[in-house]
Amino acid sequence: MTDANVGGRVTIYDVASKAGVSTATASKALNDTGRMAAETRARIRRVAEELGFRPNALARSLTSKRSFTVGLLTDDIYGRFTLPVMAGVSEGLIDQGVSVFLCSVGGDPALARIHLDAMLDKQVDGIIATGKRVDRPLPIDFSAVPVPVVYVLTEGPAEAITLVPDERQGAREAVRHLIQRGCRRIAHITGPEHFLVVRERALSYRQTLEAADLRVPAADVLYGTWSEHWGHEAVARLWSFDERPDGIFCGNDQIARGVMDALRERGAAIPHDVAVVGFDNWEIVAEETRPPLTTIDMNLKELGRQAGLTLVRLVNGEEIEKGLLQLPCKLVVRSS
Amino acid sequence: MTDANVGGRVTIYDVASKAGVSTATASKALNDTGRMAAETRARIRRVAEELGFRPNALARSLTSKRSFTVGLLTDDIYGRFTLPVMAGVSEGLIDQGVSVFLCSVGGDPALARIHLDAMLDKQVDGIIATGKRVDRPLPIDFSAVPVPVVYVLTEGPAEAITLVPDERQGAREAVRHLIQRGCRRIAHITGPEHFLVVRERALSYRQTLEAADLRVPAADVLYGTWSEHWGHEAVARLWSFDERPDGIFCGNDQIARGVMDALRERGAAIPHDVAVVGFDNWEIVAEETRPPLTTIDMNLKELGRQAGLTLVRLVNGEEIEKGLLQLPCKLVVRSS
DNA sequence: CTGAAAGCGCTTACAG
DNA sequence: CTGAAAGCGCTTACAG
Repeated sequence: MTDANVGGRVTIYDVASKAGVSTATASKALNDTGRMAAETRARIRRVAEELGFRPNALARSLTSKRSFTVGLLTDDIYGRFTLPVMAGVSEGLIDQGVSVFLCSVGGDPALARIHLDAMLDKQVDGIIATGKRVDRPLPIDFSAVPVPVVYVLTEGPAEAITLVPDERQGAREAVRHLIQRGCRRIAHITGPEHFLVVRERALSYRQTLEAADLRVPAADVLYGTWSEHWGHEAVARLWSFDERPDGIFCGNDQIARGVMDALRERGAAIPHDVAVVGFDNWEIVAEETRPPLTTIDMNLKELGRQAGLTLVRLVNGEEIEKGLLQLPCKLVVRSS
Repeated sequence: MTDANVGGRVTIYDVASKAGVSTATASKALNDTGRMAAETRARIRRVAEELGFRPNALARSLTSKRSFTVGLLTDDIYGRFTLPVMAGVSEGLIDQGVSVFLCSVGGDPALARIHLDAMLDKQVDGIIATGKRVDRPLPIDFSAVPVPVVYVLTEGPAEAITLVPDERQGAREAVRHLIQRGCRRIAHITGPEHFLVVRERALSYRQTLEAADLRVPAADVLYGTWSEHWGHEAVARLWSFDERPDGIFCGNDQIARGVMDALRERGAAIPHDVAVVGFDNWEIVAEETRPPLTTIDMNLKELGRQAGLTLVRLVNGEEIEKGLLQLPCKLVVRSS
């Protein structure tokens, strides 16, 4: 038996010829479309299997107008936030045979344009725009893009579909956890106030305390930087007051680490004297603190998965409500 | 003036028709192939520009047998090592119009197979396999893959092209830096001995000391885990000996952070009493230590860029020497 | 139930 | 110098 084509991969023509049918029939058999004798269909499939036939997705896309490909643009390839998002997108879409183009464009509009055009030339079915801050847009405008766009963890236009973690709910879970542990004087040490998430979390912190009839402590919210150093320093500041907190809700896990270091240096037992809750569940930090850190997980992978699934629904022409979609965060209880 | 096709994107047919030539001529004009009157070429290009013509890459690939697409498989989407690699690949290839499919497969061979097949169906021109450990292969065998494969930061078969950082050179730079600073009793606190990089760095550490006629200290190499905690503990162990080191080369930046915390607690001034060098240049750690950490950067982005360029050369049929390619690391001097 | 024909949007020999 | 034709590998009406 000789192959019909020389050195090439096996095509639907090879399958059809070996099965003694036309390529049209072979196509229908393999795609389970049209009507034909069950026996014919089975035979064609058997032959395809034997030959190891894999359809050329490019050729298929040319007629079907679907490439089963989406583009993922990010301005933050190094950051740890968008990575789980990407993994979630990829994981959520592979079941549907969709592959993901990745590109990181930093803050460069020209580079973003080039990458976006390259993807559109390759006929992506849709675009996912993702970043590291929910209150900053990517350096490029997607409004003229001829395919659906979904925004994740970045600022999208008002009429777009944007997926973000539910920051308020996350902060509420954190503070409630501290209250349930018996804390009555709960402080909040967090990042720079110009971050939207910082303001959201701080607002929710206050509301949760008030809802529990707990007085907001004198020091209230301490804004600073996203660093261990700031956590350290903020504790020094808090400890200069008479009334010291018995619980600290931190704006991220790095701050929490600095806070815990400082508490240990002051001889405060964690969580006995002061309980600490972080934010991010950045495992490499949260599992390394002494004791391991209780914190809030933003479910970023799930966020990515939902974004991918939503995008595919848009591609399929489904009507989906526009606007901001906030997905719940999850408290991860460790020992702090 | 009316568009020839309804609601669709503009095709080469539209360009040809508006320019009053055949699609063959239009194609040649736009691709700068064939011979034709300069005026004709210019006119066709002008029309294409006016119409905003962007060639459909799928259609082009179908004839040209080049998709200008490569697949990137990783087992480590969360890790910070493969991410710069990916960014480098993407950055290195965009100039040639090549887009990158990303997929993370964890350790799952079945998932890897599915992703790989999906990419091959989409006619990727080549594959980059990347991971988090140079001494562990991905959970899938690429030997039957019909396109070139390049391995980066993962174990590939002997006859393959594999790119990794030059661990020995990196370690040498670190130790030499300490020697130049005047350190004479240099210890090495590092990760688990079953990591190849740990053994490579330790070997290079010893060779460099010997080459400088410096005695390897009693404690020699301390193997442990990749954690701050271990750095902390290792210092305690070293400080139990009579002769204490005046320089410490750490196997990674996290260990270095633990070491520095421990030194500070013991009242040792950094770098005056004890100088510290890390490994990885994980900026989020290295810039946060007190003082900021001098460390070794593995140039991972450049590694990725080289991998991408190498892959494209293979795709173009160039002959490239097989085997392990080690790219140099770089000392980043901060204040420790 | 099955096949011939046309077409997706390009490119590439081959004629003229 | 330019164009008609064939082809890349599929799918999709349309006939029969």
